[in-house]
Amino acid sequence: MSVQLPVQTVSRLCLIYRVLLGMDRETLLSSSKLGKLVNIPAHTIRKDLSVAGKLKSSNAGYKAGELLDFIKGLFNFDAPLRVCVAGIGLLGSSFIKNPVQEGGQFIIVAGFDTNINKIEVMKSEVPLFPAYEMADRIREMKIDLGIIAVPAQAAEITMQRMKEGGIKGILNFSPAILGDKDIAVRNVHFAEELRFLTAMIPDLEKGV
Amino acid sequence: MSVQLPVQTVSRLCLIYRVLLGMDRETLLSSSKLGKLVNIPAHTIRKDLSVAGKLKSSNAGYKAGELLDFIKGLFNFDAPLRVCVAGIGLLGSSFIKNPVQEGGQFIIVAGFDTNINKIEVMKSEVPLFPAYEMADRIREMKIDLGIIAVPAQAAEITMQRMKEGGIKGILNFSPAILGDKDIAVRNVHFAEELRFLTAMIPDLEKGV
DNA sequence: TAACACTTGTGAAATATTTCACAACCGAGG
DNA sequence: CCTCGGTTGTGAAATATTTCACAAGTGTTA
Repeated sequence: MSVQLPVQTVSRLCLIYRVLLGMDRETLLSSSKLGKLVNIPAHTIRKDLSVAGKLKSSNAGYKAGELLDFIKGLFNFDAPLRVCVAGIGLLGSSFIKNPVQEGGQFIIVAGFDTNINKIEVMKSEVPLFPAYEMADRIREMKIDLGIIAVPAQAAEITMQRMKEGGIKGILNFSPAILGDKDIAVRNVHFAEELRFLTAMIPDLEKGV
Repeated sequence: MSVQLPVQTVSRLCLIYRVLLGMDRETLLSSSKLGKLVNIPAHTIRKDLSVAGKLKSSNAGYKAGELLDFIKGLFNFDAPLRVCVAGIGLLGSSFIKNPVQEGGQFIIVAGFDTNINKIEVMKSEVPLFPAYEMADRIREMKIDLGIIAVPAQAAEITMQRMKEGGIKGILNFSPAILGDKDIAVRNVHFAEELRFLTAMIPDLEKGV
């Protein structure tokens, strides 16, 4: 909290958190057992926990529940966050229809789309609104995070509307590359993940 | 090629490649203009190109087309790769219905699902097969890469089938964490991206 | 109690990566 | 031809991150 952890450490702790969520709280895990589950060397895990200001533990490893609570407390993962989705296409609606579980940490509370027809036709637990209402709705619903799943050319304006509503973080799935000095933005691009993957395979003998 | 580039450098070059794809080949880009487009400091870009064994250039920056070709050659991005998708749910079918463009680098050539009904009912340009045929089809269709979009409990077996078919790399969207010493695997998990995002926002005042 | 087998936690060493600073280059405009 | 403004390329310095090695703790068994 006080010290800013290395980015990579944060990322690994999130990964560990994820596997702990799906595990009995009583399970006893040594750093090496845990390491095998997440593909991280045991000493790296120990170091991460060490710099994060680990909890007292002892021989015989960490108890899953305690470790979970430790990471939860470290990053304030207890408080649920309100999330909205902009763009109700195939991807956007998959977030709305299969809401992420993850211990109730994220609650999808609204969807937005420019296409009014789509909003009216689609059945959904989550309320849907036209895009131009975005800033106001975000403000009045106290939404914390936004998922952008709109086409590239609409990405920038969508981000602006979200900022205007006072959102704290954005996960951007559009092909546009977004960034901002005031709020946290993370770009995710499927084709690029594929491309990165292939770039990392040294001897990929390409077909046809 | 001969020297293994730093992972981060590879990742940044892929990002740059992406913006170059959507740009006129004649555009002239200085390292700082480029930097603004991708949110990377100019000196980092220059360093990346330098260690990658840059092309001759001069003052007045890089020409988009040349830079594109350079990166393309560096990672062999010319040759198209054959990709399959396992799991035809909302996410899986979004890959099949909205095939990624990306200069024709990736071609989705097959889909798999355990649910035979779904395979028969769904209309799609891309041929669909039952999951148990996966290894054989991958082999006979010379498929290079696999996208896993199945539920967690089916992820491991899916990876095994893909390996058996001789696949070179896997992009895993299931909640399971996969890894393998023989082939490249990349795990992508939406909720975790959200979580990482929030963990990186230092003063996130959480609502309700 | 003593010895063993297992573990964690962490300073210090080793690497990896980013940042800096600056020489060298180029074109334009006197 | 010289200077100015803008640019790249890169060794070296500064940081960041990972790996190592090992002291120290604990439970078990004899």
